Amino acid sequence: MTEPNDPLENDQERLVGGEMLEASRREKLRKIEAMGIDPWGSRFDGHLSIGAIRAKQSEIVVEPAGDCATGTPPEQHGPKIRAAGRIFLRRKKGKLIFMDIRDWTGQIQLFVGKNQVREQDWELAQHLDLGDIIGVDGELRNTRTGELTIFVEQLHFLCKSIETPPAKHKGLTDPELRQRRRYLDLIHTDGSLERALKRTKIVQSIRNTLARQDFVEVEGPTLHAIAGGAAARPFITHHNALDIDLFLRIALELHLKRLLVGGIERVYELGRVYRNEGIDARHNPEFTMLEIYQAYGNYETMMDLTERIIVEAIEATGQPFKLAWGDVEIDFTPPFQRKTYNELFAEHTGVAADDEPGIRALAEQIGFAQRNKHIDVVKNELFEAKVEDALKGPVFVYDYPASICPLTKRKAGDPAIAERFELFIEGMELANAYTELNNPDLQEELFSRQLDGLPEEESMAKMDRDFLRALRHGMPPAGGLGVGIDRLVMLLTGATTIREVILFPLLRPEVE
RNA sequence: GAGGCUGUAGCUCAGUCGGUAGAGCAACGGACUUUUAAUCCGUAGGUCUCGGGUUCGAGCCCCGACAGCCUCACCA
Repeated sequence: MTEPNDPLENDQERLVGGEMLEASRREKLRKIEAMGIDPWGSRFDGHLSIGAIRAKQSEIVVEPAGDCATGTPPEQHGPKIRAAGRIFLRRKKGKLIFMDIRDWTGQIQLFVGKNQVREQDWELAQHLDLGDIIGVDGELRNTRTGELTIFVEQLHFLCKSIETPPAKHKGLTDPELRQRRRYLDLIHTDGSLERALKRTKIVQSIRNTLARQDFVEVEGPTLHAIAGGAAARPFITHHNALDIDLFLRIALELHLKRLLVGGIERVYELGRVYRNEGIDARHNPEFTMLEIYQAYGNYETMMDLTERIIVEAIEATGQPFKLAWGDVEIDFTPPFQRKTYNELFAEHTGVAADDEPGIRALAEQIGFAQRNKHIDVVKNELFEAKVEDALKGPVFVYDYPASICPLTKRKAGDPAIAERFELFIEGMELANAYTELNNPDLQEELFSRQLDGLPEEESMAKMDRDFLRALRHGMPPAGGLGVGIDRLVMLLTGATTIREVILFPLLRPEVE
């Protein structure tokens, strides 16, 4: 004889671990079906978000009477409401069941009493598991202990969960599992869902900021015949019908500039780029880049815009300007500091920016191989080693040595200086901007120079002849800006790794 | 690419000197009509990541592989 209540005994073969947990849930699914209820639910209209329901607490009316003698609590009348959510906690207490359900606005307690609901609902309640999604109709009141609670009058089954959820309070802690099973992470890790939603708010705010300044959003191609616009190794793919190899884009730049030529005077794209490089706390092979071009602007125009984008994003997410990040505090109160490259170089190395012997001596002392390197290259290596990490910021570093910025317009009256800035925060490069080079002959010369002697995949910029043709038709003088959106979101959400702000970061495939 | 750390039940974690596998949550059975990490009694659940080796004996020691994390390197 089999024990009908024990799913274990129904199968000949022995169930192990998770199989047993799943069998128990499938058994309940079967029982729900047997009650004539669809275990996968259907349209459910008219419910309020749990956040909105919690806001109705003030509508609960408490009768003044009560009975002090018998300890009977004062009678309450609350609004009748309908809610829906996933069962997150469940406490059975005899003929009572307390449950906490969650939606994306919050969590609230349910009270289900055997004598307070229909017989069928009580039976249904016996077949509920953690993780199931239900809807309820009921009255919003407080329990004796003051917990805001929906006293359920009618239950609606909306979706069965076949898998066991993680431990109810610790949730998922293994970073690998949190990334692979982001859906569980969003449900069970405090702050995970909030961070994901905050990211969309930040992105929305950026679009609003740009729209207010008459910028137009476009969508450039992600499949490129020539992967240009940045120095990075591309992913290679193949188009079958055309029988050509294509590259996933590594930057947005060259097509946006073509649009500048085409007369879209304020243009931007906020989209994914792909770089076939290493993975670490600040790099994911696909990441989100914002590139903005403004005709008749220059790098100073872009500096103001950068600051505005960030400040408005902070305001849009309802945050103060002083934000915790890891164990430091970053002060985004505008205006951000603005310092020249040379100024910072001298400040952090103790060597004047034009003191060539001093710079070479310092490089020697640190042990940098100099060989025949140009003084600006040596200087920049020192800058990256000594200055960048020390830049807590936010600080705009501007006026770079021209020789290390070949694709940037020179400063009027000082050809040794390139009109470029980078925004640094906590040693991290957050934005990079130029007064764009629009001289087609110079651009072609620089392309060629960079290609010489470099393996193609390492070349800084690939010769894009159509882009040069576009420049020859005339690109208005312009400011151009690139912002790493993932890094910005990291800073504005307190995340110290890029994988916390990318919902599905690249991982090696799960082994079966 | 180099080094370090980690991998034990569905989840979170213990596991001593090398002696044959433990807890909490989740699950199953039972008690309980205002609980809230509910509580109490009972039951079941294991390819100790994988493959070798040493040993009478390996979760533990050695070698290798796989995966993740950290540091460094690389990185418009």
